Amino acid sequence: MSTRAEQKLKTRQNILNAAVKVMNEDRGLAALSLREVAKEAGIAPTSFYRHFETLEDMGLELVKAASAALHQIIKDARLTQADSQQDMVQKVVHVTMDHFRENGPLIRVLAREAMGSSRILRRAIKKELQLIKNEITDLIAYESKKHQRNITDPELVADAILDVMFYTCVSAINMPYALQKDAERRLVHHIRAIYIGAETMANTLHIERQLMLS
Amino acid sequence: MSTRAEQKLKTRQNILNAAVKVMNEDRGLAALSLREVAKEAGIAPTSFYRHFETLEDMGLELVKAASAALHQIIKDARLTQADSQQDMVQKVVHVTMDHFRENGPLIRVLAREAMGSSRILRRAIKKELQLIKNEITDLIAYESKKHQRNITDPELVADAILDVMFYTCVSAINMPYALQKDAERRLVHHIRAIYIGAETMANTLHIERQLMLS
DNA sequence: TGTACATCAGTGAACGCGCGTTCACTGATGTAC
DNA sequence: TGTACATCAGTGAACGCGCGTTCACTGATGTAC
Repeated sequence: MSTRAEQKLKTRQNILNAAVKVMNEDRGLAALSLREVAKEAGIAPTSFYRHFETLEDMGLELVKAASAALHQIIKDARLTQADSQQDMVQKVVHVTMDHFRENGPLIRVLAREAMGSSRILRRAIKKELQLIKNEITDLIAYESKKHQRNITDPELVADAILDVMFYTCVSAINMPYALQKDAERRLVHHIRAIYIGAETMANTLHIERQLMLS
Repeated sequence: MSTRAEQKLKTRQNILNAAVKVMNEDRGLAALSLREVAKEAGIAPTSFYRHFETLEDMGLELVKAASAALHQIIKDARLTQADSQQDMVQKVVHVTMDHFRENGPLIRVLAREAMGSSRILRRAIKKELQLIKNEITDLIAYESKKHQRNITDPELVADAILDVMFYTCVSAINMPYALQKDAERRLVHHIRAIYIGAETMANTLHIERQLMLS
């Protein structure tokens, strides 16, 4: 790759990093200014246009990057091995929170803009989260089958788990370590509750059907 | 009350309404301008200062109002009567979503600013949500006792339910009716799963303890 | 009730400031021969 | 390798605009007597 193109990519990354940095001082994309991002990235305001058309355009790139980080979490979660299902939940939560800690700033951008000002960004994020949800659904269905356990509706369970996990992790990022551990503990409880609840409901339904048949 | 004071209150309310209106065109408080709110409220920009010191100050008032709306939901939920516990969950969810539909714009402001730009607002919201959580905890503990059922930890359950309910309702507000009904159905499932899960865990714990004692 | 004065919600002009965007430009890098 | 030209990432001046905030003001409402 030529030096010029390399340099351009580098500058582009500087801009993205600068944006994430500024946004993690608790600012939404809508509260950013192009000049501010450019200054943080160490370029002239006008140079921004060599890389992105608008701040929103740049925002879409951030969403892409955050989404990639989330997919990586699922990938790691798939590789997690545990003796029991209880351990499984605990380990997956731990792995997930590690990732959140590592890519926290980026993922927080995703969470913030999921309720943010730009319709385009919100749609893009919704679409990415749907893909994540599908992956979780698959994972749950696979695990259920492996342990030969019933579950009412993997998609609904995935939905609930994603909601709880996402918002717990995001709000936990800024906490001191002790509180993070506490959040983790609560999250394990929530997920286990959702999981066991869905199983219990499936079994009840199963029994009810049997009773109706007999 | 004198006419002048009445008029002032009315103008004040106009400002708050204007702010909520503008913010529900998908704008965070940080993305508002004082002049814009004043224009929407039908007053001169300078008149804003007769009522609030800053936009943030005004934001705190909006949080207060939204919080009051949430407390009203709990109040109504307490009054809900049902034949079975399953009906109970369903009815409470329905009542809650009705309220969210009614006070949607105000509550969305709360949800948005919970992850918004102002540290002061975020703290205020966190504090209000904590109060709500306590009320839900009480409600769950009361209902459990009434039906003579065990539950592991009402506070954790309240936490999970509040998270799931809050974010589902907020994201459901803008949906068409059919999708709202779907969201409602999923929410019922989630809450029931959490609830039953917590009960199952409590019972398992109970049985385990008995086994250890014998 | 009438009069004289106080209060104060709302106003409009004016300010300096940071904003997004345009434009013609520079000069290092890349390419053709 | 050397030369002549093309590309294009980054620049700095300039623009018009909406912003928050100040200030002295207006005139309707309220109050004291």
